[in-house]
Amino acid sequence: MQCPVAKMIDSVRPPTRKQRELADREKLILDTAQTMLHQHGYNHLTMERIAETVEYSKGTIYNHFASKEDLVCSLSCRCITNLIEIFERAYQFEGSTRERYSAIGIGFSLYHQLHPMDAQNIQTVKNNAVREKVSKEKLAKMESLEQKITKIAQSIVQDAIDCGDLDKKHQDNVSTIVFGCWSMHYGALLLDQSDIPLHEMGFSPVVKMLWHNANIYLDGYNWLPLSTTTDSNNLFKKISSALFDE
Amino acid sequence: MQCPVAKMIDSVRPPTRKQRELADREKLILDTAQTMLHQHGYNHLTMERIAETVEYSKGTIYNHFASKEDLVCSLSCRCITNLIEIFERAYQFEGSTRERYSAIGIGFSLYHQLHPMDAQNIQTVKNNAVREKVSKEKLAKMESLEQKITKIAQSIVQDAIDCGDLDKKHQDNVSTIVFGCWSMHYGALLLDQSDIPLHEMGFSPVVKMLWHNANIYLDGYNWLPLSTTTDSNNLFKKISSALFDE
DNA sequence: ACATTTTTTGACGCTCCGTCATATTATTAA
DNA sequence: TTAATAATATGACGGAGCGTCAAAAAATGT
Repeated sequence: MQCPVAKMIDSVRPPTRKQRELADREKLILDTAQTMLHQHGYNHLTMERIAETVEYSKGTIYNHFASKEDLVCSLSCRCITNLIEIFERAYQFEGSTRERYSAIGIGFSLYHQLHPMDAQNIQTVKNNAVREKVSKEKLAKMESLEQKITKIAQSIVQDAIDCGDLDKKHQDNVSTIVFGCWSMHYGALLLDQSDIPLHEMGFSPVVKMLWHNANIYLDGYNWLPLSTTTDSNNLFKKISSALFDE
Repeated sequence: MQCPVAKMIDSVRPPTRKQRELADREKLILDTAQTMLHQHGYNHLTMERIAETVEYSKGTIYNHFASKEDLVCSLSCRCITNLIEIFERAYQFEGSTRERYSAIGIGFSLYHQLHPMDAQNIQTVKNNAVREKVSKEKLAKMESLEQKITKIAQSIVQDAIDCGDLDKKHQDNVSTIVFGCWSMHYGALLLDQSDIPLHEMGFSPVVKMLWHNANIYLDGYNWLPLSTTTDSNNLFKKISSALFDE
């Protein structure tokens, strides 16, 4: 259930040569697994094939990861880490609190648009049958990343209340507001990437609907400035290029 | 990929004795699988164990279902059928369009609260790695159920526009509104049932947050009567007992 | 009663996971 | 430098479970 290498890597401060080697190999394994996952899908990803490709034995892979699911969960953690970076950029977006909060939604939405495989990954790990086989330690790690990402969103909402963009009466609803956007975006993402033929069912592109709905939702909270007094299309472009300029 | 029994059952009008027997057995298998799933989880559910429990051989099970995933997808279809029933009751709720639409959200939310295992099931089947192994026919069936359930929601939104509860300018957004609620509820449900310790992260109970957020969202669309002019707590109780009175 | 078709069965082949005794490499001690 | 010891890597192996298919059993027709 626990793997030997894990505690070697993230131990004390100055990483020894050994530690660097291990960390490098772990990265190699993850990169390889990710590529294989993208190319051939989850069902075709096997520990044997990973081992063969990285040219280490299966046992060595198992020194790094407690199970196949544990490995996939690590990939998921890397995705969340990427998202955190984007969220931090959104946090620092120069603009109103509402714009900064919108930036988070846009960042989330576009990230998954750009990396649909990562979205699948995250969804896979959300499944309890998969989670059961992930090591306690890795689950804890993922949880702490999720906490971190949640905090970023929450602090923008708090900023909005503090500066008056959002009415003080919502002080008790900070986490509810975060949850609302989170669930809306998360649900949309999952519906989008699970083969349901949304378009044939008469739905618009998901990114577009999400942007519209998120605006309506925040308008419902009367978070100023309202989308009705804003050039939303333009704002979307501005934010997305600020977040993904490279 | 296709299973022999499928086309025997849902063929022409008067079901022969044979057909009834097959249908009964299929129900037995599904009921058994569902119970086993509830009791011991997805990982412990095997075709062998199902076969043993229903006292038929594995081959016979495979005459009904193309794969384990196909069987689980059938379970998921039953859940959606249950949901459709609830949605239909919501559709017929005596009240304003907004109340009827709210009833759909509450129905969804409470159904999953009452049957958390069904929620897991549905999520399992949403996963692409699982979907890959479901027969084309069953996927089509599920899709048509999803279409049907979507239609119910859409027609209430349309009613609202027709009677003026919702501004005509949203005529083009009917499916976006449905998608908004759908994604919000679906996302909340998944976040809730995937072991994320929401409560420890400072979140309220999911049903409560959903009800609040759905109201805010619909207020954002200015769907009358607004939640600010309504006794929401009372409405919630009224709707939930109308939907789940038995 | 026998022939033919349909259905059921479970042994079998196969894939893949995770383990662990053994082999290999690295480190330390003398 | 070499021997002893510790750390690490290996891949053969056991086991679980999926899906198949030839043969057996049951149902149906003649």
